[in-house]
Parts: sequence; C-alpha cells; structure tokens
Amino acid sequence: MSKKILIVDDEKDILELLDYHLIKEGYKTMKASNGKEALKVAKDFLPDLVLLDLMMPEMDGIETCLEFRENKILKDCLIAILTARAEDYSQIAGLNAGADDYINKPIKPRVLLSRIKALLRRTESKVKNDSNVELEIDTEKYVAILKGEEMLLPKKEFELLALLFSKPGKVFTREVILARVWGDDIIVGDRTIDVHIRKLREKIGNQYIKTVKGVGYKLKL
Amino acid sequence: MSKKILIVDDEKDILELLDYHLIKEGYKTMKASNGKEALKVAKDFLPDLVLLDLMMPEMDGIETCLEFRENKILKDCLIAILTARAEDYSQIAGLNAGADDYINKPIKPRVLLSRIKALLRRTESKVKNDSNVELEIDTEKYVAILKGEEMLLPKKEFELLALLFSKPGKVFTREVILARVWGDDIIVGDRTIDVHIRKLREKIGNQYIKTVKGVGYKLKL
DNA sequence: TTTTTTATTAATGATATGTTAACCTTAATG
DNA sequence: CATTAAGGTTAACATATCATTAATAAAAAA
Repeated sequence: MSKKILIVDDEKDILELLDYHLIKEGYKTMKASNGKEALKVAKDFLPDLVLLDLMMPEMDGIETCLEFRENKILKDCLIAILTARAEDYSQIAGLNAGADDYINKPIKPRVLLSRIKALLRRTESKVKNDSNVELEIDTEKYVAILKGEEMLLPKKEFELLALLFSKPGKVFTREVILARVWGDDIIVGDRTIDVHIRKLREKIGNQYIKTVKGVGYKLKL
Repeated sequence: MSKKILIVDDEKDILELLDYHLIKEGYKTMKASNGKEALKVAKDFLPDLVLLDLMMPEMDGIETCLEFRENKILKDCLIAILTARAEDYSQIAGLNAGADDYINKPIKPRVLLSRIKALLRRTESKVKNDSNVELEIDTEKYVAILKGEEMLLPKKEFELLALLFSKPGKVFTREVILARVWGDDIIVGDRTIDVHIRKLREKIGNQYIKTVKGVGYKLKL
C-alpha cells in the first residue's frame, strides 16, 4: 500500500517540485501552504509522513509540529522538517519539538527520497511472518489470513482489523478508530464499532481482539 | 531505562569524545573500532542504536550496516551513520543499506544528541525486561508488566498505577491522586482510592505500593 | 484509651460494551 | 426497472465489568 505524504511549504514552487518527485516515486501526496492548513488537511488525509517547512505564515513549523504531537490522531505520524535554516539551534528546536528528522534545503531529490524511504521503513509493521503468528493480513489483497486460510473481509471490517494489526498490542481508542476507519467528519452511532468488532470476532475468533473497557480495543496475537 | 548505544569508529579520539558525551547524557555505551568488532560486540550488547563511521579498516560502514540488517537479532536496531563523507551518493548508499540516519561530521555534540534522542524516541515503548526491574507499565498497551508477564488492567487501576509509576518513590497525596486520576470536578467518596489500591495490590503484589499514613501512597520498585 | 486513618470485603450501581435483528444503502443482476 | 444481495448502520435491549459505596475491621497516631 503506497504511503501518504503531506507536503507543507508556503512556496508554491517548492510544493510543486516536491509533489512531482514524490508522486513519481509512487507516494500519495497532499499539499498545504501553512501550519493551520496542514493540520486541517492532515486530519482527513492521515499522512504517514509530513514534510514540514519551518518558515511559514500563520503558524510556523515548530508550532505545527507541536500541535501534531498533541493531537490524538496525528501524534504518531512521522514529521520531517525540511528547511533552509541551517542553524544548529533551529535543528535542536525542531527535533525537540518532536520532529523525526531535520533536513536542510537545498537537497537533491534523490537524497531526499532516500531519507524519506529510510524514515518510512521504520514504521513498517515489524511483526511480519513471525512463523508462529496465526493471524496475518494482506493489505494488497484485502484478506486476512487465519492459520493459513485466506478470509475475504468486507471493507470496514478489514480496515478495522488492519488498523489494530498495524500495531499489535497497542490500544486504539474509539476516537482514533473512528477517525482512521470512518474519517474525521463522518458521524456514526455509538454501537457501530462494536458491531464490526463483533463480526470480526465471529470470523477470526474471540481470542485476538481484546476490549480495554473505557479505553478501546487492541489486538493480541 | 537507559538506552544502549554502540559507537563504531576507527579513530580513538572520536570514540572517546562521543563516549564522553553519551555517558554524560545517561546512555550506556560500548565501543568498537571496526565493523567486525562492532558485530561481535553488538551480539552481546544488543544496542538500541549504533553510531557507525563509514571509513574503517577491516569492514566498512556500509557493509557493516548490511550485516546488521541480515542478522536475526540485530536487524531491528537503529543505525545512524556518522561520517565525514558528505557526498550525496555516499548518503544514498548508506540509507539504502538500511541505515536510519546519516549524519555528517563534524557536528556539535548538542545537535548530535538531539538527533539521537529523536531516533530513540520512536522505539521508546519497546519493553525490555532485562535486569532487576520487575514492574513496568506500557501506556500504549495499557498493561502492567510484572516480571515479564503482561497484565491488562482496568482503566482506573491502570491510571492510578501509571501515576504512581510516573515518579517512583514520590508520595502522591490523595488530593493529587483524585485530581489526576479522577479529575478536578468529580467527587467520590473517601474510600474509593483505597479500594483501587487494594485491587492493584491484589494483582501486582503488596510489595510495590507503600502507604504513607496521613500523606498518601508511593511506588517502591 | 481514644481518635484518626487506612484496609478489607461484599454489595450496589453505573456505564461501557455485547448482541441481535431490523433497516437503510448501494451495486449487481435478471 | 424491479429484484436481490451484501455491506453498513442503527436501535433496542441484555450483559458484564468496572467503579463506587457502605459497613466493619485493623492499624497507627494522639
């Protein structure tokens, strides 16, 4: 599944240039020209990585970074600051604000792409094929594989399972589940998630999805 | 729990300098002066991060990096290449070899430490149950880990334990506990906290949560 | 001893979640 | 164009677990 990158810069030229290279490399992209916009777009787009310029009107990069980190849904997404500011203190400030990388402009596209690949590599689900794992998912084929048996799941059920699967053991709150599976704007009833959980449990067995009452759900492999 | 960093460089001076700064920052360190040695040391030391020079005798940085990535035990540890080689192709080669970061020398210690912190931040939730720490908590998973055994706790109990755990040894007054776990506005009876403490003790054993009569509770690890 | 604070237990109550079935959509099919 | 089927959502109700209280015991302090 191709990764999503949000590009944030107030210069149109740079936005377009980055966009061009990233799309060529197979990434899905969105653009924003300031911090405020970035946050708004990110809540829908849910990027895997944000390329963030520092000097912007409205809301600067550092502040934007901090706001991402404070947002329940966005706090885990990767942030790479991409800026012309080469000063040490600026780099320290950026990294301390929670950025995952600090990259100086100008930079050759190929080098930038390498860095991006390296960043994204780290978040790839590491729990792949641990042999004794009974449950796996295949995001390409949209199937869950339970004890070697492929199982075709409806969209929502699959996405819900895929989300839980993206970090086994981690508790996902209803809020986060709603945002990531249904989208930030869509409003659904209280029991919708439960019903999908119920159907998943029916199909894959009760032992995998654990309820953490008052908090959310998590996957136990 | 302090993170482990393996420093690999063929120049003794650099090795010592890095070591000094890292130890001052609270990291556990080991040193190696070439790739072969690095691999050997790493298999025992199991570092969280390797600072890797590129130009070394015996086995160069790229090759070392590749070998780390092929090793079953070491493949997930972070690798930051730290080198005087500033050429683009070298950076690309390094990152493609599986490095997580590529940092140019010379670099100010404070900047380097920031980058290291940013790198390690991502792996923080990883629970390593070595040594003498019998009790840990994982806020992401909402579990207490007692002697390696994960234990799923109800919300209030977990939050209470997490609070005590946030500063082991410190006494938390009932007032503070109420404010932080229940919230400022909610009013509950006198015995509510006791009961939760009781349940926690039942689950994790009596030796951890100490009562300081007239004052509050504290965690003794 | 008396008083105050905490421990313990069981019972109660609250509420988040589980469950089922019905009801919409939407897209495929005849 | 009507019909069907599947997925998705909702509503109503059941259940279970957790949180809280109340009553009593124990322990520490005064």
